[in-house]
Amino acid sequence: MLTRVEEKLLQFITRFIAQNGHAPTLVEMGQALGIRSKGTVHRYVESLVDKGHLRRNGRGWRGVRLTGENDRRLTILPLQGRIAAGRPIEAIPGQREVNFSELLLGHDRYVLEVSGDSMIEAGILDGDMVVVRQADTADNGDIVVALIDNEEVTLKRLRRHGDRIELIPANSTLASMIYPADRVRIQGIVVGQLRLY
Amino acid sequence: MLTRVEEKLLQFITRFIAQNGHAPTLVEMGQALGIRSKGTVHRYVESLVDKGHLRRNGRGWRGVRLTGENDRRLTILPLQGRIAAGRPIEAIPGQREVNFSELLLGHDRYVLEVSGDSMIEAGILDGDMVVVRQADTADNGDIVVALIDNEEVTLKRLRRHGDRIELIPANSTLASMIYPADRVRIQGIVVGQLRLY
DNA sequence: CTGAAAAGAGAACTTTTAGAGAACATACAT
DNA sequence: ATGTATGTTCTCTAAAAGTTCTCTTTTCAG
Repeated sequence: MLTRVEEKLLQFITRFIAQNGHAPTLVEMGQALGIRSKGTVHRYVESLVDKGHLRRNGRGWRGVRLTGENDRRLTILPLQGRIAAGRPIEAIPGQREVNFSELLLGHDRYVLEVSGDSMIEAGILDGDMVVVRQADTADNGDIVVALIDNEEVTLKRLRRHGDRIELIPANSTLASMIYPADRVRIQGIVVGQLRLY
Repeated sequence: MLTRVEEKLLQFITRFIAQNGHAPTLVEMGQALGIRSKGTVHRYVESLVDKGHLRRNGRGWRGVRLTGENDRRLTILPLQGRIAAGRPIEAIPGQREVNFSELLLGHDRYVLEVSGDSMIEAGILDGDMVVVRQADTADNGDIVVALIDNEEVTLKRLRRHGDRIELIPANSTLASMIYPADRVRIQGIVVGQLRLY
């Protein structure tokens, strides 16, 4: 169980190592946390080592490593930075976090595995999973799970034209389908997409 | 059997942990319930522990956890079925589940936001997030975070040619880059990709 | 109505977390 | 080898959080 400052420090060290290939010094950690005392920072590092989140790498400078047995926060991942071709990882100010539980784990969410290439140009590939929020209405532009004629279910982008509904694939080799509104029932809105390698 | 206030408190704690990743303090609980006395709140927490709905996690601050069933639900999403254009949702036999904590939330995982289109044909778009597992080696075909000349960081697919390393973008308008192995350091392997709408 | 259970206030106390900084030890560059 | 940056070990202080009490009020079944 980490305290707030320990958590912040561990995140900082993780990001620092990802960016620079080696650990920060105590003073650098202190600057990142707004602590002026090396001794205090040292106590936090010791605590993280004790708790198994860090490992000593000899006793030289910058001598800590990230290590194995770790029970990181259950549902929150640190958003460490932005990566672009040809640039160093850009730290994101304000320590943003990705909270899976809030975004994906509501009671009305479920996951579907996508089969087929009809949404490939929206970056949804065959085999990906989409997180769907149960809903019976949607806005223009939403990617929806739609039931057509109580028979077929499909994943498409939605556009309304008066009393007609256009279901637009994201694949230039496929054509849109247009139906009267009463033949289409919205079953859910895609709120996330997930792929595992 | 829980009293009314105990019920409200348990709901609050569950929601709080889902949102914040850690338990609230007594004062925070009190604010949520409209109770000004820490002592009173403490009595309810004790009662919930006694009745088995909460568990103590050491004796530090924010040191309570949910017990078994409540806890596990937070990181597991039901995988409902497979969706394909023109077919009903196909139920998947055996009620598969997607366990986020296992796949994405290891200690050595972190998230980067992707900027740029260099991996667009692999379904990784500008603004997506990738989950990276810290690693210093990778296999052919892995998508890696690579540090070049200790300066540039880039996200590319890896291929080794003897002592040379080819970094292949997934964008037909961009060319591969080939470097001697000693100029490239692998920083991590992409193990997942995530997009939020 | 009456008594027990539930609910709340708050005082007094202990423990944990947090930060500062001094003093000293060790590692690194030159 | 030597100076400086860095790491280690302390002590002191304080704020925040948890714990243990006692007291009062409210609710509700019998």
